[in-house]
Amino acid sequence: MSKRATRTAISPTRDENYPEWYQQVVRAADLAELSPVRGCMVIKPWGYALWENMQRALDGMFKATGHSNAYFPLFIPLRYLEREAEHVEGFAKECAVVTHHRLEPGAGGGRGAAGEVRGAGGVVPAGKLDEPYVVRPTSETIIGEMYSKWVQSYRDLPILINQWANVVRWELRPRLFLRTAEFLWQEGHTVHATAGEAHEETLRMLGVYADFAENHMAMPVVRGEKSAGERFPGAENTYTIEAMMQDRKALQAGTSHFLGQNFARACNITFSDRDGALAHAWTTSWGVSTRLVGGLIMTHGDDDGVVLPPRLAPQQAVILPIYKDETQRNAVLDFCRGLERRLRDARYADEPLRVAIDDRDLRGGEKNWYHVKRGVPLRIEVGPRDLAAGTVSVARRDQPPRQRAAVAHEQLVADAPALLAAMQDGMLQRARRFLADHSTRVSSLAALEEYFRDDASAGFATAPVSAAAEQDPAYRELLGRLKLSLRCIPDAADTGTCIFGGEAGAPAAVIARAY
RNA sequence: CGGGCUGUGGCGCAGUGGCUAGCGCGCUCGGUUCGGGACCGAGAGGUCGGGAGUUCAAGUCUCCCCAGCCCGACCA
Repeated sequence: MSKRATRTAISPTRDENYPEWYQQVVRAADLAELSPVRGCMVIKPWGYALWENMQRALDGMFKATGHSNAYFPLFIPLRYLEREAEHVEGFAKECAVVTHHRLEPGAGGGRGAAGEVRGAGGVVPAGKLDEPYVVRPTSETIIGEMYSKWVQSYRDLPILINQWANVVRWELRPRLFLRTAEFLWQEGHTVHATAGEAHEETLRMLGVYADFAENHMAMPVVRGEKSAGERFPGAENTYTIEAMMQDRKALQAGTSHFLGQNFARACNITFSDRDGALAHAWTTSWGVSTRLVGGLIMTHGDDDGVVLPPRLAPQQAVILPIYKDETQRNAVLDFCRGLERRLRDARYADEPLRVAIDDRDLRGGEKNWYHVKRGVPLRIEVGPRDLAAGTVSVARRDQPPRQRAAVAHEQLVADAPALLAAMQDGMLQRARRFLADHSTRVSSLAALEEYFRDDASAGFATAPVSAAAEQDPAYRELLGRLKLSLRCIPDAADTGTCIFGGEAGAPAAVIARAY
């Protein structure tokens, strides 16, 4: 394209066109692509490996907090969903519904009405179901149904179960990882004997999410409670972690819900307490999804592609052999294999280093950029000169792509874990600074409007907003016009005068544009 | 579900009704290069979204259909 010195691997750059940059990064890093099925994506090996690393870490944290995995059906009888009024209303507009269970030869004999070729035999749905099934948009009702059978005594409680699954929410505005009709997630569903215990669980899992986001993804988050208008359909309280992307928009990265007794009533989850009295149980649910992959990209990615935090990178280091002829190749590769072994014996974050040699028959430069775009933390070049000098040439993904340092190879092996740790920490610090630099407090409507007037600087604004404001037409008009939403209330005790209605004691809410 | 736009090799595009439909990237092969997103040469790959029509002649004009994209309401 243009001059070498200014050329970036991703075009356009973040500044030029952020949404397009995002799409190009996902493509360049080979994370995922859209499928022939509208609204659904194919997660490719590199993207899926990232998700697997997230899963592994989260799964360990769930187990460590006493949860077990189980699996519930993909199909939910329609009448289950109807049991909780707010719940069904909340999801009604985005449900895939299964109405038939068989295919039969169609009347057109292989051609549709418009003459289009149909599937192999020209088949049509048949065997209409008496009651349709909904493809789960979430599993509260089907899991609740089972819990109602499992729970009889206070001695059966708590139940602490998590499920790794796919869910479908019929979205027709796909954005890879951020919003697709089908996505992968985990959903925790717990049952407790008391409100206090359930509430404690809700906040505990919010804490797990925040911990994961910050310490594994290096993605700082704002924790808080959702306002009534943003609550999960059927929940008493919804808590969220909100992250700031590099376009300063908020991404809801995880939610944890205190469901009160709403679903226990809807699903008839009752138990005899210590006094022999029959009571409805208290439930929670909490989830994070493959959306986190999108959050990771938009938190750390740069104009050369993805930048992966070492703890989640499918490969933490890649060794790139450099040679001209067969003699050199043998010597260099031999050395690389030894280096690979020694690096794998090193440990970072309680795991062996994930190292690979890339010996594909590609041009060196092309190969190097391939790994830059995919975000591999360390690129280690090994050529004949290195062999002679006892060094390797090390490039860090958190530094400019052409910058590299000659390091004695024994020193690299010794320092690699610390190097990865420093990168992980540096990424978190940088992201924290970004969040802090683009957050502000405002105490008037005028100040709020002023803050969001310049799209290039606005981020998170915190302002007192009363519960009543969400019903206020002026509130709706302003937030609608500025495309803002209430992200969360970080601390209910932090209050002031509502910038909309002027009520005293209104909790401070984070207001931002959001994904 | 309302408004606007677009369908031409894998991707991105060009193509005043007229000869064998081109270009860039990518791909394959050969060579020259080699601490680097190389260069030269040769090659593979398209029933121009589908159907009907107008015409001596349609990628190009008309009609219908289909698909996708963008903008509005919802969303992990």
